[in-house]
Amino acid sequence: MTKREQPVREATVADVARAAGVSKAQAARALGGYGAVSEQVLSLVIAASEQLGYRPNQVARSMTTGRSNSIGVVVGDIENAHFGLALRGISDEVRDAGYTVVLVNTDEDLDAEVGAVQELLQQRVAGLVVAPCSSTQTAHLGSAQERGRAVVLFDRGIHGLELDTVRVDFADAALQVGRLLLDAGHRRIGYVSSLRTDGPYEPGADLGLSPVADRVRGIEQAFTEAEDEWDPTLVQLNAFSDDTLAAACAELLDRPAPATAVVCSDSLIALGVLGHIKRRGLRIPEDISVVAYDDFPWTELVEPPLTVVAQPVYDMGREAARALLRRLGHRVPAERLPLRAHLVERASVGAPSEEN
Amino acid sequence: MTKREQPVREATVADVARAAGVSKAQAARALGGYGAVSEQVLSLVIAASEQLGYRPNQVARSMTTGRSNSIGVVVGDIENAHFGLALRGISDEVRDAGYTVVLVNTDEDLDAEVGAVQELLQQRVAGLVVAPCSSTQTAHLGSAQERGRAVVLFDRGIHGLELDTVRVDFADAALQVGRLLLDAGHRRIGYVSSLRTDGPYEPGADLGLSPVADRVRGIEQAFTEAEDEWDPTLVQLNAFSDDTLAAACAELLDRPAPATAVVCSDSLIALGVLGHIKRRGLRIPEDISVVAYDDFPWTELVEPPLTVVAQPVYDMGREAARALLRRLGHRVPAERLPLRAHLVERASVGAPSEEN
DNA sequence: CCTGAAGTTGAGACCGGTCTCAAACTGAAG
DNA sequence: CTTCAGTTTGAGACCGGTCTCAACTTCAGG
Repeated sequence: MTKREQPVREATVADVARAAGVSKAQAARALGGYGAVSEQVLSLVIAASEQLGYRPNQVARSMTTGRSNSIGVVVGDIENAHFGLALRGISDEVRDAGYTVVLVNTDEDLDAEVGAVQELLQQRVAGLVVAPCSSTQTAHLGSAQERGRAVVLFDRGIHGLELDTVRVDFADAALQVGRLLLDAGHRRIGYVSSLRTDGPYEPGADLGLSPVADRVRGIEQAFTEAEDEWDPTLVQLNAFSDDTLAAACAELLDRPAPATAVVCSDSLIALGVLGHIKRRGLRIPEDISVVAYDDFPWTELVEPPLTVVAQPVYDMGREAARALLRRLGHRVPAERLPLRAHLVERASVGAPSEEN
Repeated sequence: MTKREQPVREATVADVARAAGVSKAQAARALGGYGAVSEQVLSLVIAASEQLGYRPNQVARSMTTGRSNSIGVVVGDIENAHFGLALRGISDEVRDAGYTVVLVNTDEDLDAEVGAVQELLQQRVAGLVVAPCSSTQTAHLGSAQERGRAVVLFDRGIHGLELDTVRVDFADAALQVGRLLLDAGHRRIGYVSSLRTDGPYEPGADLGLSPVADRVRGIEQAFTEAEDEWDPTLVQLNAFSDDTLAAACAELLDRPAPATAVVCSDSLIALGVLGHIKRRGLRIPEDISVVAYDDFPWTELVEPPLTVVAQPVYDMGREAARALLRRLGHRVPAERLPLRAHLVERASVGAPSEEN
């Protein structure tokens, strides 16, 4: 008795046909529910297929049709709850249409993203849902489209290519964040994001079509309303690791006139910034005010509860998936989920301290 | 000009062969790096393939080999950071070996899990990594193995089938949790888990091979050491939704002699329990002590910082993937990652209040 | 009984790799 | 100049569905 037993051979259309005593073509028609098949043949084939436990080989099917029943999802970091939740939305929506999800993580690395798209195309996925890591390097996405694959972007947009893009509208919420802090009396508002750029932030710089651009713009706009100006050195980008995040915090707090409020661009940044503030022994909001993007359950449980900008991440995933399904020719409920972010005021914003 | 332009036809081996002026078989050998190929043919084929931008069609490859270069991952809830992190581990490990991940979410529903495995087999995935939702209903996993697919379980085990299973060792940590609480003076220790069972918990009940079983056993053992007994009605299972979780909390706290400490079986439960405690206006640890499983960054930032059992979730994912790769005949670094949970004492455990 | 349209049926091509097999070629030994 | 092993090569089968096409059956209408 060998260790590796011969795996049971799967029943094929030909097997079913033989068992039913009809031709392969008829069996295929009966099983596939297309073409003309007599009652008699139909029942014979059904019986035989059940008898043999026939399951269509999806690979063979994809071979002829040229596309598989799976869609590729490319994200920067699945470990991030933001993408975890969006992925859940995509997955839920797409399952009903009979697709499975092939997931690739890119670590926000462009080369990895290009490779991932390449690989997924070779797998002949029906379509792609991508959160692109660059808004300018987009050749791989264009080529995917040229090769006849539907591509939908989410969370972030790109320049130069016309692609369906599903993003949350931050314009209102971001402006409100700016006003909230300005009204509370803050002028030195720090902004921390993991967005990768080549140099430090400059006013009016093109931050691509990332949500970060909208969020920064909102605060700038609030400053303009208040007829004031936002010190650009308070915008700290490239905080994508523990070290760089710590450096960004230091940059904001170890200066003659330190930031009196910090806006955290996502929940990972918030976690880091909160830890940093805690280690420094600063109190929120007495010593420093904090606003974070993304409203996860824990933000309400920290002390004090965080003022956050909530965004419909799950729905964004669903909408992205729907957009893709539409491109793939599926009829999808017309109802569109509203994707607007909104400010949730809790207790982490106060007036700047007197000494400032 | 039609809306839908003709997608560019992908170059095939036959195209490359024609361009290189050799037979399809030779071109395939040159591209696949097998069999005997002369220097001259090799360079001709390489040149032609680059010229045409040839990319092998993975579907066609899977067709002949009978397996795709993707592995199926079946989990209960990707939205849960626990699985998100494990998934990341699986994904990282498997990518190096050239596989992609097909992810299916089951919502901890057995029927969905059975369907998912079925679907993945039809897609001819090379292997499966599953966090099974039942430890007894395992026919689908057995059939996957019979059909020649490698199957590896993680997070939880099953009965009756010999399958590689990658789990974190909770024996020590669970016992320590029990001792910690007992030593602090607690006797009415609540336990809340989302594990689905048919009825309420009974001492010695078979909780399957889920981590929950180990965790409950550890506390029971600590009670035995202390020559005391654990009131089984304090073990609240089936808290898998907002409602059921709220009911479990009520069950523990709205009784003549309420629990003085609560152990939360995972981070989702912890989030719910913490919210519940907060809404009741109870103080931690003065009024009630809390211990949670899974050490995510936020657990240190809540007030007070949570005493938790940390577990190497990412490594568990990696190990599961490695076990699968080994089964698939890959040489994988022999070094095994230790998978032991350990208690991290912070500030959410104190003595039970006097009035109790 | 003949005709034609509609309904059924089976043979076999096809998708794009992989791989077997036999033929052709190479060069060294005899 | 043979002979033979070893290398290189091309033809074509194969995987398992899908689908075209031609042929056959059936039956109403003439």
